[in-house]
Amino acid sequence: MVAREDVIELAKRRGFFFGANGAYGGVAGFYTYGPNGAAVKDNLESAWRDRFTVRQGNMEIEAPTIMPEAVFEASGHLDGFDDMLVECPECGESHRADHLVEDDTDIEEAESIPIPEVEELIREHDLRCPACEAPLSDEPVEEFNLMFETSIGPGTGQTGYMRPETAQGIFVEFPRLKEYARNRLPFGVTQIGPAYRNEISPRKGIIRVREFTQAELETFIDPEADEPPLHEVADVEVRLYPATEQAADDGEAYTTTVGEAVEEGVVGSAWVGYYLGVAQEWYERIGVDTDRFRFRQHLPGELAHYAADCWDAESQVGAAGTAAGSSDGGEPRDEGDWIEITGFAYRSDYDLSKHAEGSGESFTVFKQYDEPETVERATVDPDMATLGPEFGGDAGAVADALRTLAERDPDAFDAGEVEVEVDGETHAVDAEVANFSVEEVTENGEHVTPHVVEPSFGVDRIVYTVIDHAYRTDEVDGEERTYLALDPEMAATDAAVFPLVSNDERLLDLADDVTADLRAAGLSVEYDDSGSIGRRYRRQDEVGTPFCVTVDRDGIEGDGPHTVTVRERDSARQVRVPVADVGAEIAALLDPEDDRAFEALAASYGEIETGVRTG
RNA sequence: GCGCCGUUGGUCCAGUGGUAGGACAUUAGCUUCCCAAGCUAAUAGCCCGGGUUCGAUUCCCGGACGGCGCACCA
Repeated sequence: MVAREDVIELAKRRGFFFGANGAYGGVAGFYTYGPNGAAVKDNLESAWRDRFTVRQGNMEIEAPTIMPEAVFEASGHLDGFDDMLVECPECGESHRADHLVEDDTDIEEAESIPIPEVEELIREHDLRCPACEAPLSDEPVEEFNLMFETSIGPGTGQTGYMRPETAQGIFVEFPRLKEYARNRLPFGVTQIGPAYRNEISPRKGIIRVREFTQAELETFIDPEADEPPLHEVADVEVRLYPATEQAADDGEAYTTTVGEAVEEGVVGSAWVGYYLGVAQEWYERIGVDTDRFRFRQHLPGELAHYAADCWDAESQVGAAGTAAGSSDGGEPRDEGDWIEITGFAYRSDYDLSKHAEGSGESFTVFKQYDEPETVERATVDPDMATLGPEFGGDAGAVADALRTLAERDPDAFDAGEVEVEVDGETHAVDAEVANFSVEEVTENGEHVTPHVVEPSFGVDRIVYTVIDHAYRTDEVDGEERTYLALDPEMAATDAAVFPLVSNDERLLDLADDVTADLRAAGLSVEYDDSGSIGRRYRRQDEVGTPFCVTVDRDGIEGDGPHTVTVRERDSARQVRVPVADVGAEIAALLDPEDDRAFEALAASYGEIETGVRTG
C-alpha cells in the first residue's frame, strides 16, 4: 500500500519533509525539507536545469521574490485576486459579492465599490443566495487575496507582493534579457525559485502549500516565423487526456505520439507539443511512473487569464498497491489522486504586451528583413513656433493628433486647412504649418512582440511524485522491507559504506579510507557501523540509497589487492570489486549518461552468491 | 472560511479526573563475517490557552495543526 499517510510517515521519520515551525504549533501550508528531502529536491532541480536550461541552450536568471505593485497591476494578478466573496449562512456556498450586486441592480463594475458599500447594497436589495435563497443581508463580504502583501521600506512605504509565479520576474526583465539573447528570437529564459500563494486552505501535505518552488521556462518566439524542432520528439509516446475526452461520458486518456497529436491538432500548438515530448522524456528519466502519468488539457472554463491553450502534466499519487513487478502486484490498485505537476501554456503576447502598456517600455524585438523594404509614408513636421503661440498648452497634443491623422488619412492634408480633435475640442491648422509630406522610407525590419510558450514545473509536487512512485515493499530473505526505488540521479545519498563488523580495526580503517575515497570522487556518502549489517542495509534502502559498499575480512585476507562488496538496492545482489576501482565504478553506475548497469559490473568482476533473495 | 473527525516519546499506537504504557526507531555496551537476530542499559511524550476541580493528558470552551467533505486553486 502506498497510501499518502505511508509516504508522509516515511517523509517525517526519515527527513524528507515535514510541517515547518512545529515547535510553535506550525502554520498551515509551510514545509521544511529535511536532509534527505533537500538533497532529492536539489537533485531534481539539477536534472531540470540540465534538461531545460543547459541542453536547450537557454539562459537562467534569478529575480527577486518581492516585486512592486505595478508589476502585478500590469500582469493582471491584482485584479484576479481581489475577489469579494460572501458566504451563504445556510448552504455554505461562496459567491462573488460584486457579481450578485451586478446581477440584481443596474450597477456595473461593482468590483470597484468599497466593501462596506457592497454590504450595504446587499442589505438594501435583500440579495439572496443563488443556490438556496437564504438571505445574505447580515453576512460579511470578505476580500480574497491570494498574493502575500508586504510593504517595502519604512513607514507606509511602497506596497509589494511576494511573487505568485516566478514567470513575472522573467517577463519584466525582458527588455534587458533580449539584449543578452542578442535580439534574436527564439530564445528561452529559465528560473528556479520560490513562489507564494496565500492559499485559503492548504491541503494534502506538501502538495498544496503557500510557499513552493517553481521551475519555469519562458520561451520567446516569433509567432510568424519560429517553429519548434518537433522532429526531436515526434516519436515520443505520450498519454493524452484532451478536453473532448474529459467531456465525453465514456471518454478516457489514450496513448499517441507527440508527432501525431500535433499533426491531428489534438495539441493545438506545435510548441506546446514539443515541450510535452521533452518533458515526457524528462519525467521518465527522474523516475515518474508512466502508468501513473498523463497530460490533461484544460477545459475551456479552466483556462487562466493569459492562456490560449494549456495542458497539465498530472501524476497519480496516493494509489494503493505497488508498482508492477513486485510480489503483491496481483491486488487491484486503488485510484489515487491526480495532481497537477506541470502546466504547459501558450501565453501568446499577453504578458509582454501588458508590461509594455504598464511600464511604457518597449517589450519588442526588432526583426530585420532579409532585404530592406521601401515604402511611402505620409508624415508631418509641424511648425511648433506657430502652433505654440496659437494653442498654448495644447500645442503638443495638436502636433500628436496631426501625426496620427497623417498616418490614418493622408488625403485630409490636400485641403488648405485640416481639423484635429484634442480633448473633444476641434482645432483647425493650416496645412502649411503642418508641413505635410509623403516620403519614401526604407524599412529595415519591424518590431515584434514575441509570444511566450511556458512549461511551468511545480518542483515540490514532482518531488512528492518521485518519492510516491518509488515507494515499494517486498521481502528480503523472508523479512518484509520498505524501500525507495529512486533513480540513482535522484537519491539523496549515492552510496553507503559499512565495515561488516565493528570489532576488527582493519575493517574500520579500510571503511574509513573507502569513505574518504568515494567522497573525494564527488559522491555523497553515508558511513555507518552501527547495528547489524542487515539493519544498516534496510536503513539505506528506506531512503533510497542505490548502492552499499561493505568492507569484509574476505576482502583483505587474500593475496591480491583488497576488495569490497557492492550491493545493489533493489535486488540485494552483490559484486566484489577491488578497492582501487570502487569509486570509478560507482560513479559510472550513477552517471545518467552512462547506461552501464549493475549487470555489467557483475559480469566484469563476478557476482557473489549470497543466497539473499528479494521479491 | 464552513461542517465532521482527530492530536499521547523520533514514528505508529494503547490508556487514565490523582501527570502515563507498548511496539518500532535511536544511543552506549556485549555479541556478530552479509540482510530489520539476541542480551544489558539509556534517551525521549500527554498540541496551546482559558474554564470546572483539591488536582485536568483525561471533562467543557476557544485556538493551532492534521484528515475528509464544501468552497477556493487566477
